[in-house]
Amino acid sequence: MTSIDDVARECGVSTATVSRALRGLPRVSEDTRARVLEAAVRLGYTPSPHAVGLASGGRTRTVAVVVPFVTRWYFSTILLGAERELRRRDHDLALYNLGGDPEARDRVLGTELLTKRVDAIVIVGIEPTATEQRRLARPGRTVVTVGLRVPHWPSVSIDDVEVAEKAMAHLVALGHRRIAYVGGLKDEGLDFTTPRLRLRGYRQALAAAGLPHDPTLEVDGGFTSDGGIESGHALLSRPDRPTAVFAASDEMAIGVLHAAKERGVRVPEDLSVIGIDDHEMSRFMGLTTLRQPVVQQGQIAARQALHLLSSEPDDEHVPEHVTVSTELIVRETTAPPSS
Amino acid sequence: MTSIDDVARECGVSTATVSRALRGLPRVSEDTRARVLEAAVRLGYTPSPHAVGLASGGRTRTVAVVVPFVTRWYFSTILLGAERELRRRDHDLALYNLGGDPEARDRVLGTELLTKRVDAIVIVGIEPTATEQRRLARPGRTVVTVGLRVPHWPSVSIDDVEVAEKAMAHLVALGHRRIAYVGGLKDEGLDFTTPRLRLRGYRQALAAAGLPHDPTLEVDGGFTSDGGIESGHALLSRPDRPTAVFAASDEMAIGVLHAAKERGVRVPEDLSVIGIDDHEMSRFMGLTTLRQPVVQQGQIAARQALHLLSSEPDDEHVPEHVTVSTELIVRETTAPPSS
DNA sequence: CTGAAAGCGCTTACAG
DNA sequence: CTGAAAGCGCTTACAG
Repeated sequence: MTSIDDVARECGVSTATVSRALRGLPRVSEDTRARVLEAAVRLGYTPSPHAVGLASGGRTRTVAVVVPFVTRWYFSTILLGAERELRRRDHDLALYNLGGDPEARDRVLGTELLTKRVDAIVIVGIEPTATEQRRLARPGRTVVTVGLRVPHWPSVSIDDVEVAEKAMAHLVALGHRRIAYVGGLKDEGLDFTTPRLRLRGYRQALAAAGLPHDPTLEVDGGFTSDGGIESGHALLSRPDRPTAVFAASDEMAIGVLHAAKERGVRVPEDLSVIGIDDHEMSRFMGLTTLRQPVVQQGQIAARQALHLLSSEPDDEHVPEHVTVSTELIVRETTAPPSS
Repeated sequence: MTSIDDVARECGVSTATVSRALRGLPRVSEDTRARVLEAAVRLGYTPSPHAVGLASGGRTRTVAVVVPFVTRWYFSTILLGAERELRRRDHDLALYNLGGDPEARDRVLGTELLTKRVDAIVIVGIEPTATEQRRLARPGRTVVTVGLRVPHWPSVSIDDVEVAEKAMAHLVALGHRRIAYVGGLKDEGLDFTTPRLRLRGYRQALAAAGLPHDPTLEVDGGFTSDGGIESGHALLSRPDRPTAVFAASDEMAIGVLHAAKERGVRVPEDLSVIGIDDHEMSRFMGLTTLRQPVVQQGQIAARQALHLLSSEPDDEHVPEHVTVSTELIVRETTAPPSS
């Protein structure tokens, strides 16, 4: 590997001068700068990130993004937005996928590891425990969350209670009175606030509409399509089955649609289904849903992290909670109840 | 940040001893090691990766994974497999998403940048040009490809010609004689070998079955669902429309199904459709497809990269091309032609 | 505008 | 078993 010394020798100048010339710093003659640049390119020189990091105060120029499940549409799309923004500002994105594994979680969030290998951490869709928060929040540590809020950290998310209320409002306006909720109640070893908030929105909407609350109509779909199928079957096999299902994610809603098809329950004639996300597959299923801007949330989170990194450590940074808005997309899976 | 000096001072030993104790090296008394360990934990000490990297020969313990489109199922699933394996061996995964942007491609593959920031590079689904190959292949550089082969680098992939032949064989065995191909012919500014090979498999299968080759039956679906919809409409609006469509990916196949539905073309009665991948959504669509093991391919690629890194530079490493096998999954979108 | 020198936080022979 | 010292490849005051 060619080092800064090689370039310096080649040009007959000191390493200090090479360093300045290459970084576009002032106090280098144009002539010298040109020669250095030329030699650097010719020799194929790139600074060693380790040396740069060590010499200039430890910045790694990499931001960790921690997600629970990379392959799910929401998370990979957040990644897309964050990566693009980070790359633009010449930072690397280090991917940490927890995969529902408590051990992985512990290794990532429960140690100091993360805090030295990266400059900042973006946590997506996982609620750190109090202990984890304390560990991550060391002074100078930059943490941003996506999809949920933690008091002292900046965040970006939708309003989970409101989005659920909007979905319910659509169903209620259509005339439905017996509406089931498919969400995620168990936490798979991770902690999510999202399911809790959406469930709350569901219940509040029920109350607001003067509809009775039947706890047996709240089922766990684990935020997966498979979970949606199971939930769908459980709900549709009941004698007093609901006329509509509100699923807290499109993936679960798609599962419910599948279960309905398997049982010969017609949608939307016999059953209305609504989801949340506007997953890329939703329009193929004709699914009515609440769209949320996901790429944008990833981008905003990256920007927040980068902003904190560039600001002075003792700037009084009021944590900024950004709430992006959702939009009802009516397609073919919702209609007035037939009975 | 607490440094190795703090720990050394705390224990009244030298930094060399702390270094040895913490890394489990021999020639440290058990008593000393215990004291050092305790102090390190108590002080919350973690080695600075920059210092470690600089002092011990530049290893960054991070592997770059370069993908063209993070959000597509195939790529995010490769990521899942690779991340898990890398994490297990205490490496970071740095994500590089090209996003169909030629500029991004140039920045990533066309410079030395990548080669110093990471120890190894895993390139997924993109064929580097000759120039890029030369630049990436500097001595000591470890590059592994997924989904395609490059002569001097290890790789893991399915047999793209064979998988296409298998899909076609299924259709031919069902009695279809007029079969269209929906693939990706234009390259979106990136280079993919996959579409080319699958197209070749399609043509070879046609020849093997003694079927005529009609070039107008080969259309470009761009490997997206939207492309699949367009292709579907184009194909189904013809007076001499095909009785079956072989799509080179499930995402495109799903698009074709959607187009058929929009036009009132019944599947499989009026049209058979087969894809490749076994995308997580495919079973909800009842799509017949050729399943490929994707998580496993990501894992193998990571393992190959790590293996090369740990072996001696002048080991004569014959590049190992791993081919994983595919499996026909028959569901409800394929049947004998009705006419 | 340019260079000599110290320092970033570790690891690694080399002595002892 | 342990320590003093050099060195990894840069950046950064400080002189000049």
